[in-house]
Amino acid sequence: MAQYDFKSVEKKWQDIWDKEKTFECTEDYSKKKFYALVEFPYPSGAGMHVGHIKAYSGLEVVSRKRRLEGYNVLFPIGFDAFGLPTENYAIKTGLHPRVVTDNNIEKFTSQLRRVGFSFDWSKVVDTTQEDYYKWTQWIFLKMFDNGLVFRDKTLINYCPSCKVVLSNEDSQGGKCDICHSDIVQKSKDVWYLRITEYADKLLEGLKEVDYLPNIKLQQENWIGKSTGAFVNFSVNGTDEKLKIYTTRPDTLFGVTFMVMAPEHPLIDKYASMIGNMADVEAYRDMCSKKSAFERTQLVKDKTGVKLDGFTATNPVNGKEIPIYISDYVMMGYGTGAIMAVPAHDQRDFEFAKKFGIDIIEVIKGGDMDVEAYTGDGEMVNSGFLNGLTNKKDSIEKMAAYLQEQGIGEKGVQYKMNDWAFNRQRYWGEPIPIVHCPDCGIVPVPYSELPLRLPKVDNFEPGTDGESPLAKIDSFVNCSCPKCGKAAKRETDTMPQWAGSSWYFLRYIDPHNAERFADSEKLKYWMPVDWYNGGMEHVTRHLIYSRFWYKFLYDLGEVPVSEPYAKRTAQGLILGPDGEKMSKSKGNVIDPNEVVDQFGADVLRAYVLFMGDYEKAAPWSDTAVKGCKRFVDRIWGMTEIMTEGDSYSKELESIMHKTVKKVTSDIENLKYNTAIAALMTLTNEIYNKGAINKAELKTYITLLNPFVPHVTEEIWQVAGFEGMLNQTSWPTYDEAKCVDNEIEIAVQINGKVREKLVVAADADNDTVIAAAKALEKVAAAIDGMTIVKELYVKGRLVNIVVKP
RNA sequence: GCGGAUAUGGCGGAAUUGGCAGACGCGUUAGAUUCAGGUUCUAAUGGGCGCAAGUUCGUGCAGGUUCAAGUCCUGUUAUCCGCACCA
Repeated sequence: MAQYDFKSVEKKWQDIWDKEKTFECTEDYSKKKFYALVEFPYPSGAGMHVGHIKAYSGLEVVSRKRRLEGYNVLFPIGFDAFGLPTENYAIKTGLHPRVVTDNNIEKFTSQLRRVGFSFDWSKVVDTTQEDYYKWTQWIFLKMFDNGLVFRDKTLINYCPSCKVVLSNEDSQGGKCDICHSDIVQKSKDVWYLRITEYADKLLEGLKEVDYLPNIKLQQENWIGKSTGAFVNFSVNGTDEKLKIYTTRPDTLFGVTFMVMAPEHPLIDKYASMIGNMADVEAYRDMCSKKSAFERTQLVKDKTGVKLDGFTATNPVNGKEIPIYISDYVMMGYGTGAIMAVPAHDQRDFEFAKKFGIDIIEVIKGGDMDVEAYTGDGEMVNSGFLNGLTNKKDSIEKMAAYLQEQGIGEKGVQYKMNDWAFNRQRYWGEPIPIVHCPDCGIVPVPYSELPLRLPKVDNFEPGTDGESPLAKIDSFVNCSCPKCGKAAKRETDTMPQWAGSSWYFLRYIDPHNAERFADSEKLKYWMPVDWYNGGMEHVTRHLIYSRFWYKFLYDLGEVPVSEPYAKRTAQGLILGPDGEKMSKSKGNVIDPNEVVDQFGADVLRAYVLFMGDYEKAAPWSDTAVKGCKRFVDRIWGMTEIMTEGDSYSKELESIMHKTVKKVTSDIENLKYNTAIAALMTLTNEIYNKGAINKAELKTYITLLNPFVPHVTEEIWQVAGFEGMLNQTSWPTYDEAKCVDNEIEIAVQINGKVREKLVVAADADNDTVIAAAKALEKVAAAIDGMTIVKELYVKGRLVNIVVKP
């Protein structure tokens, strides 16, 4: 077989597509549209990873298929280029982050082009360009105007190594998301976005979108809605109320103590009343020094300090109860204080056991000597709730009572926290805020956007968590937009999540200087029809971007309430050793080398064929060769083509079946079985030894989304008109997909004993009679009693016999 | 600890949703082509027993439902991922 020269052929078609602007979408709004979105890459210095190729190949195939189906397709790409790795690399090498970013983007672009992705290259977006981040800042200011931005002095997660403040999301497990060193707690002024305001909308919106079920579930868990009640306990000897949040107000009669977070503000307010403030301080000190490891590993060992002379009263029975501080209660959730019901909460139970506090059972059914009982049961020791057996009833009754007595109210809490929205770094969007000694916090006027990131040589982080921008006097010093007096600019920048929270809107109209995107265009293109990306982004990025989008929707700036109609996620490509690819393990596969050795078509086919698209699968250097053979065999069709304008008898059925299978598999992320079916068809064609023009046309059209270069070349060699990517997707005839005659299995007592060829539409009796007439079957049932005989249409016959 | 997922040949993975387990590919073996290596082609390829026709065992493990179970039910083990004192 003639060898196929992939190097020149692939280059040739990439140049043609580029020159002809083949994959640019049109602004013809009468056409049906399809917006396919893939997560834009962070252009790191390491270049692309085969994982990127897999992530983009899925919707690449769908996009090419949609174009053949007559859709106006928007399949864009861009770069999420602000961020720490670039800045750190810049500091290390002395190059400016702008230069590093431009170099990396160039590298990524050439790599992406070599793979032949059908991106619309006229719509590339780069989050670090002024005309892009102008609108990131614009959205921030809109949020500011609408009360969604606030500043709060609070304990923050600070990474001493990166010298940055981190959100809870970025510092999970007490480790910095970027450098993995231990986080310390530090008090600082922080900018927040009030994402909790949108918690309910984000939850509700999930009902109307088509996300994979596990993606929805992860988002629900992340938002973490719980319903319960707020209850006010009076603090003895003061007018103060200690407010707590509980999901089980019905257990209020079982409260025997209360616990506050060590940082709870009431402690300082009433320090003079607390007899053992020294112990309290010592405990607080100990908590702040606890390492993340201790906190996570020693979960079971409760610690705490009882506050002397500081007690509360249980509002439902008037009993005086002690107050403790303990680090198992966190300031960040609920009100930072809890009512403890040791009989029915395991943490409270352990604490009570350790400190010798009373345990009062209020729900029957458990053993108070062993553990807390969290199940359902009859209410006891609970005054007016006694005798109720339904949890919902007792909660309702108690909630009504609290309301009536003015001591509490129903409430809702979310695990999701407000979004800490600043970083002390250079390579990010400047936050458009001015601090004026007279006017306070003043937003930069919209007319002054973009607030440019100053071009400087020294962008190393300041000491003590100050932003590098703080050292640049020409940036910091300004006049107040409101009163004109000397003022100082905010020097923190936005987190990396900012630019990626709305990029899909900019793709629609990337060069618009008047608006983030034209309203008419938004109306036509939104929502994104299909968004694919990594599983690791389905909580943070996906929630943040839905939040920004829903905010813009509430302002009337965008047309539909949810940005992404459908979301899927691809599985990782592991190294050949089955481990996650990483530079340190030396198991990284460079897509460039694969393209050099085998060609882009082979790489594309392999990343989709290697396994279930949604699951992780290890790379195999030898298995790639299978795809290389496949592509060569496709090319080999040029040597066995014959004339003919309709399918041959031998191939007719399999042609229709393959069209059907490939058509539906592509829609269901089953790229691996789609390619398997195409391989089977290829084998059939070679068995026959010839392929006529009609068959060839269908064959290469089906293959085109997967291996666009070789199929386009065959199209031309075979002398078809125009370009293959401008033809139409093949159709199939359902009637031609079914065979007239089928082979079925004949089972005796569930075991296959014979095969039988029958007419597809044969009835039960005919088939069973034919089965029984088979020599082997007749022998097996001879002298036996037939208990049961059945025919599953098109599948098998089973004859159940006994002696 | 909680939540989610997964478990099928030597390997990656299929299996019309309860109907012939192992599609497709890799690898391996034998043969052909070749000076040779590579490429390509043909055939075989889950394990056991058997020269063979066959036969038997087989989808992490133990039970169960069914004419029929990789698929459903009960229990159990292992691995991976996410969250982790959320009141």
